[in-house]
Amino acid sequence: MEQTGIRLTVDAVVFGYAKTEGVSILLVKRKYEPFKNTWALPGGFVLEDESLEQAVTRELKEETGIAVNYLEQLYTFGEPARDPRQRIVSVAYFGLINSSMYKELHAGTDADKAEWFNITNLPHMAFDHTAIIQAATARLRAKIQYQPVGFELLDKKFSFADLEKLYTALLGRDIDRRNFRKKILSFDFLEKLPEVTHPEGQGRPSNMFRFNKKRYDQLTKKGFFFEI
Amino acid sequence: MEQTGIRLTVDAVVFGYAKTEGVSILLVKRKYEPFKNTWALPGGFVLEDESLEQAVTRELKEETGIAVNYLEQLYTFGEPARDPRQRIVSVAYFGLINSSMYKELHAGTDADKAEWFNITNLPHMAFDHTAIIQAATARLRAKIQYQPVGFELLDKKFSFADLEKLYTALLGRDIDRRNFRKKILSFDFLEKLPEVTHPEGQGRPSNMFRFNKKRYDQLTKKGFFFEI
DNA sequence: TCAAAAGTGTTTCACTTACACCCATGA
DNA sequence: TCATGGGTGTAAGTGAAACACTTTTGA
Repeated sequence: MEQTGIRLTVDAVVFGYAKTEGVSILLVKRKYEPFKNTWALPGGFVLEDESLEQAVTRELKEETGIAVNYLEQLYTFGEPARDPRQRIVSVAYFGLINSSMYKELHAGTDADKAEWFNITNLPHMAFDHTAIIQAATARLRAKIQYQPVGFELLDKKFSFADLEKLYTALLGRDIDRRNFRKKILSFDFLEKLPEVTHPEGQGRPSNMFRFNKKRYDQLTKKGFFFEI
Repeated sequence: MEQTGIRLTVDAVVFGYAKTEGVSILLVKRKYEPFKNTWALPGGFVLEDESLEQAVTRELKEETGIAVNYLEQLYTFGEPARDPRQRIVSVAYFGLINSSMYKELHAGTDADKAEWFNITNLPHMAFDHTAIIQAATARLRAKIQYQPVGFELLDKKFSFADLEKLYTALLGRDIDRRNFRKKILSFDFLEKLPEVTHPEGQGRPSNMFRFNKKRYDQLTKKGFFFEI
C-alpha cells in the first residue's frame, strides 16, 4: 500500500506559427541522462509549493525564455515504463504563443538549446514525447474548430489571408475564402482596423483585423458557440 | 530544484444511471483523517509499478466492489493547498457503469461505505472533490453529444424511451421523440432485437435495441462522426 | 373503453456549400 | 499593362426543427 518513489514532472507542447514556416513546436535538447543530447519537450519536476501551471510556466521560462499566451492542461502520462530509470508521471500542457514571440526566440541567444521544429518534420525524441506531441496536435486540430484559439497564434493585427493560411495549415485542407470570411465575420468578434492596410510584396493590400476578446467573452456568456 | 514530498493519487468520478433515480455518482465515506467520515470520491495512492488506469481500477474494486465499463482520464488536480496536510496531486478519472451494475451495488454489502448520490443532490465533500465532480459532469454532458457514451450507462438491451429519458436527464432539456429516433437510427449502429418487447406498467410495449459496438467502430473508421 | 406510452412523416427554415469575377497595388 | 493577391454575392442543396395523430397494450 505504500508509495515512495513516484516523481512528478510537467511537460509543455508549445505551438508557434509563422506564415513562412507553418506550425511549429518548441523543443529543447537534453543536457543530462537519460536521453542526453536528444530533443525533448521543455519541462521538469514540479516543486513542492507551486501549482502545475506555475511549474510549466517556470520551466518554459528557464529552458526557452518564452512566455506563452495560452496554456491548458493536455493529459497526464503515467505508464510505469515511460522513463527507463524511475517512475515518473508527467502532466503535459498545451501552449500557444503568438507570431511575434515566435520570432523572438529565433532571434534569441539560446538557439542551441531550444529550437522550433515544424510539426511535419520532428526529430527523434526522448521518452514518450512523440506520443505527447501527437496528443497535443490532435487537440489543437480539434480545438481550432470550436474555440477561437487561432488568434492566439497570430499577431494582434492580422489579415484574413493570415487567418486563412493558419486554418489551412492546421486543418490540412483548403478553405473557401468567401465562406470563411463570411462565417468569421458573422460571429462579430473581429474588429476591422481603420484604414490600416498592409502591403507585402505585391498585390492589393489587405484590411487588418483584431480579435476582440471582450466581445467574444460577452457572446459566449450569451450562449454563443463558435464553430468553424 | 529538488522535489521530495509530492504524492500522487487517482480519483474516480463514476456515473451510474437508473430510470427511476436518474444520474448518480458513486461516493465513499472516508475512514481516516483528513476529512474522516466525509463523503469523497473513491480513489487512493498510485503504486509504483502500476499504471494510472490500473490504480483507478484497483481502488474502485477495493473501495466499492465495482468494475466500470468505460474509463477515461478527466483532469489532473494539483493545487498546492488542495490537501490540508501534504502536497497531493490527483489524476481524476471519469467512469461509466451500466444500469445492471448500478443495481448490484445497491444490493451489495458495502452500502454503509459506498453509496450512490444523485448529481442534483450531492453531500458536502472532502478536498476539492466538488470541483472534480463539476468537471466530470461537464465532460459527460459534452461527451454525450459527440460520442455514444450513453449506451454504456444503459442495459445491453434498451428501448428508445430509455435512451430518450437518459438524454433528457443528461442534457437537461426535452428532446423531440421523432427527430431523436430518426437521427439515432440513421446512424445505423443500433440493432432492433427481434420481437423482444417489454411491457412495463401500462401502455404499448416497446421494441428493444442493442448498441452494436463493432458496427460503430467500423463506421468511425470510415470517418463517420456521431453527433446529437 | 379508457388511459398510458410507443410509433410514425412531412413541411419549413436555416445554414452550408459551391462557384467566378472585379479591385487595388507594385513591378 | 501586367502580375499578384484581396475582396465580394448568389443560388442550390442539405440537414435540423417543428409539429399531431394512430397503435398497442393493461386496467
